[in-house]
Amino acid sequence: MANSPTGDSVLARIVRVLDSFEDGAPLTASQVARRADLPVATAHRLAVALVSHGLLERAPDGRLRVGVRLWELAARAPRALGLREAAMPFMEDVHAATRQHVQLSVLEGDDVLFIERLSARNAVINLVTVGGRIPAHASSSGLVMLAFAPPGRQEEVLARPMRPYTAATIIDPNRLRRELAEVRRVGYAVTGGHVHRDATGIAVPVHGSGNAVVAALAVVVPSADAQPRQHVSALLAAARGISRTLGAALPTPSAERLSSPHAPAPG
Amino acid sequence: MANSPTGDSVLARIVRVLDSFEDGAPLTASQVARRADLPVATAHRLAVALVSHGLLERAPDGRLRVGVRLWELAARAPRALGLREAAMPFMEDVHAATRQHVQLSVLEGDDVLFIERLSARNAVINLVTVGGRIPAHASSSGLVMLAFAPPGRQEEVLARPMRPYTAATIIDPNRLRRELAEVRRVGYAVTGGHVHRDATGIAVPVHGSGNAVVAALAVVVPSADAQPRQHVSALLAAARGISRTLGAALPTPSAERLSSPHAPAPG
DNA sequence: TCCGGCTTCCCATTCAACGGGATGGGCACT
DNA sequence: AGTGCCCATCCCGTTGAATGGGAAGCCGGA
Repeated sequence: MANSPTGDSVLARIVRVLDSFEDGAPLTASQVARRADLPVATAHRLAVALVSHGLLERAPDGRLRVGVRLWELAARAPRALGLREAAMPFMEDVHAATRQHVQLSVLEGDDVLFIERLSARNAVINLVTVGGRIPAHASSSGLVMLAFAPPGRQEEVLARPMRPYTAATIIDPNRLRRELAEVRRVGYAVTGGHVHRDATGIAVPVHGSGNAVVAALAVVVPSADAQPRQHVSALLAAARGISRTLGAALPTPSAERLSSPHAPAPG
Repeated sequence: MANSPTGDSVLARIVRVLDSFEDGAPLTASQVARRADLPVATAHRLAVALVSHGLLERAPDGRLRVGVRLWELAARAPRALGLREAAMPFMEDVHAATRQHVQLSVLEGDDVLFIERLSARNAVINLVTVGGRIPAHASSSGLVMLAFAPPGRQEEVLARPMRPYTAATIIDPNRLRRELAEVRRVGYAVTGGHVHRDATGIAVPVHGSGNAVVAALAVVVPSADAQPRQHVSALLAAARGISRTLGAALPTPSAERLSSPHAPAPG
């Protein structure tokens, strides 16, 4: 054995190490070794290297945890903090108007990845955390993004087995296909109790500079709420604002003639 | 030459590559090569590897950008998103009460790293972005964290040359030392025009589970504001709430007896 | 005292990483 | 349509950075 008999690259191992901090709790080097399936010596050496670059940190008790430096590097992800930056003011508007959980998410793999959340102190149970995932088929945000995704992408998700969270979760490909068509028709998605029986999600699409749907904006209300659709207009207004900020050409009569500094390619 | 004649590790190069996305804008592989000071072939190979792990992504035009997967991994940083999660509700309180920029930051190296910001739409110019840095000596948040940092840490910062942003920026070690003593005495920091002449920062410390100061909470108001100190009480209340959430033993008569599920080590 | 689990260092082995160079594509001038 | 420039991408011989078993040392509990 030598330079990795298992055949994985340094990079793959680094990702595995970082990935072993699933819950954000500090770990010892040996714990990391076990979780990342690495020899102790290797895990230790990698950990020391990662600490020296700040991607990991030593907690006061000497254990390892994810470092802020990593977060700082990741803060430049256009689809994460960049998107968030554009969306925050509008999310605050929705939050003020509805006093419910407001969530911003993107599609990552087969899952919805939550980028930002404004939570209502005394609203429904909280289902997701920032940085957390939920399978796309189960959440309103996921349905919206799938509905407006390229057909190929949709079929990828439909082809895989879908995990039910509650009795209401859609797990049948054909039902989901019909649901997506309906979402495309009305322009938003409502999922009552698909993730948790007491929570209903309402989501609308957010468009990026190429006019493709790049994110979803959603509110989560108690399933007891008689009129979940009352929030749609606030969501649509906010999503429109975000899309405009992102440089989307909105479906307005007269086209805009912006002198965009980049993107020399034709529209 | 072979396995890196320059003698830098794969990890160091990966960090340099990620670091080259300073402004979040997409880059071509060649641009990355230049910024990270790597041969084109190497930069290209690394980029492909990083993309395969999702740490980088391809923008629609094929250029590279930081991927959400990296952000997801970094979201587990206790001092970043963990802290933010605890702080957000209280930050919203301060935001509602003051209608000014509210900022949460940690000390990282000699700089203040901003973890979260709630911005006031029509308030003062915005000085920092989430994920952005400002030297500790220049900002109110930095002064607070330095004031309550171990003396060794303080001297490290004091020993280095300090960049002035405005005429008001403190760059004299002795003046800064006196300022820090004052901050310790009153329990908060006010810096009028130290970063930008039109902005005044007011910051208070946030305590972590070991009771050490782990973060700063601040508001930024127009320098024209006659009573910047009026915000101190709201800040202190919020900081106290955050500290409690983080598990700090607050200076209250009776100690708390929580049955914490983790941390088997003695309190 | 012994035991289990931890961190940390050592060092011979070897394959993953390296990068110069070649190829080909796209775009903007001319 | 020719020229120049910059780009992405692949090839492939070379080699030293990365590797991991082993061992030593540290702590805390039984």
